[in-house]
Amino acid sequence: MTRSDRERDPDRSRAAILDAAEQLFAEHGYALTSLAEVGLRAGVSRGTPGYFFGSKADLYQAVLERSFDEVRTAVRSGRERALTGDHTAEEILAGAVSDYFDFLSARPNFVRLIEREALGGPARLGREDAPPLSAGEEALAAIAAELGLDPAPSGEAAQLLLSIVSLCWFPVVHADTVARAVGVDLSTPEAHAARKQHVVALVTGGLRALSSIRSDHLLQDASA
Amino acid sequence: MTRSDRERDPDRSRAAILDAAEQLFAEHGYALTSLAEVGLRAGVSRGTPGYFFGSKADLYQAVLERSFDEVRTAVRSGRERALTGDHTAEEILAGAVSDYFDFLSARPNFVRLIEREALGGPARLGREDAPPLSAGEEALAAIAAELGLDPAPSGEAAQLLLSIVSLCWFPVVHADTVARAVGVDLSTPEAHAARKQHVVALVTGGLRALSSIRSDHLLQDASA
DNA sequence: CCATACTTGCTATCCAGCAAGCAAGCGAAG
DNA sequence: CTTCGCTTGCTTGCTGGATAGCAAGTATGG
Repeated sequence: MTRSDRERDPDRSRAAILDAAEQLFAEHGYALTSLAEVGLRAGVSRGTPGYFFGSKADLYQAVLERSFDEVRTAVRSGRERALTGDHTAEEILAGAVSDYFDFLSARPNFVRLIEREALGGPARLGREDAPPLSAGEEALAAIAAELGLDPAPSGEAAQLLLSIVSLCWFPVVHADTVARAVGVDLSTPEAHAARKQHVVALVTGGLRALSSIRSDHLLQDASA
Repeated sequence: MTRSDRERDPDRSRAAILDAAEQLFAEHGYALTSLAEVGLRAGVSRGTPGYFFGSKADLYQAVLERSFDEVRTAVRSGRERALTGDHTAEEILAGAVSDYFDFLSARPNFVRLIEREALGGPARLGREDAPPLSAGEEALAAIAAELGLDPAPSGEAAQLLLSIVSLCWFPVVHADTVARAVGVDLSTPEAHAARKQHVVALVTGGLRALSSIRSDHLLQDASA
């Protein structure tokens, strides 16, 4: 072993505290997580989280920022990967939806943190949501360009993107509540895959429907 | 006035406490809501919530149960209304989705309570979710019968129903976080209506896609 | 006058933040 | 090379504020 666990190592401690805090904030929420618990899980003492991060609120902020950074870089690399090779627009959409579904499923901590934030976190986040917001804008521009949809805010592309996010997001949070209540099992990998397949089918089908609706409108406009 | 506000009236007090608690639990969550706050908002003293409901946990439970009851009766009456008159399956589906979208939008407290519950409420709800679960089963049976889909758990009807719930649910929670991040405005009634229209179009379009996929499978099966 | 509807005082618990202390590396003076 | 002293990592004791729940008190109406 390169270093004993007993040695002093601030980087290691910071990372361990961030990991512990992310897990506990995601699991129990801000109010129900004590700094003592964070220290315990991180293998440091009661006071160390406060020592490194100043206050509980600052620690929470640091957790959020680290999550956002991870997500942003992941979204970037995923997008690059999606555009390699030549595929039809529908294939690209299907692949992106599938990837995003897996992406969120693999990051329940992130999803839960944002969820709690949406419900009104510690203090209402009035600050700029720059990191995730920019990721959203990137995704919006990409989907609009790729599918030939209106890229305006609240336009077709934004609506479709929000639908995709809704469909991929919801099962992560509600596997044991709503999904169970409406009779969808999500506990096994197979069930998970089946859900993903349904979502992809719904979105690609919906894209066709949007196109045809737009065609209808064009026809109506032409005939008027 | 039939009764002075100063008179003793346990029913009135109980209802006021439930209203106040529902609002505060939905807004700030269980942990950040104190019984003193509930009493203050309900116009009673600090100790009255405890007097009527025993403990904070019991009060929370009572709030949830009242919400579930309301929702269940609302779902029943909405379903009856949907089946009056003769419409195509697609029209019925579109109407139901539209109604459900409005239904959830009009009940943010309910949505937020369930959301917090899904994130792991006060104590993990290991108890039976009988009320909402039965409402989900009713909806599942109805949608399967009406659209001629497979009513089995995790079958087509269940998947579609979960998608509908996802799409209608998400904007209520994430109007200021994710929706804003992907460029969808939901702040005005018009924007809200536009979102609803998109959801309805997506679901009805998705239904057609599901049908055609099933046809494909049938054709494949037949040709095999 | 008594049961019931409330209120108020009290206490035990929890926890965030601070402040003081201990210990481990580390560079420089001797 | 070694020891002295400073910086930094980390721990522990303490305090003040919040709050749930209980117990004792007060008031109101039948």
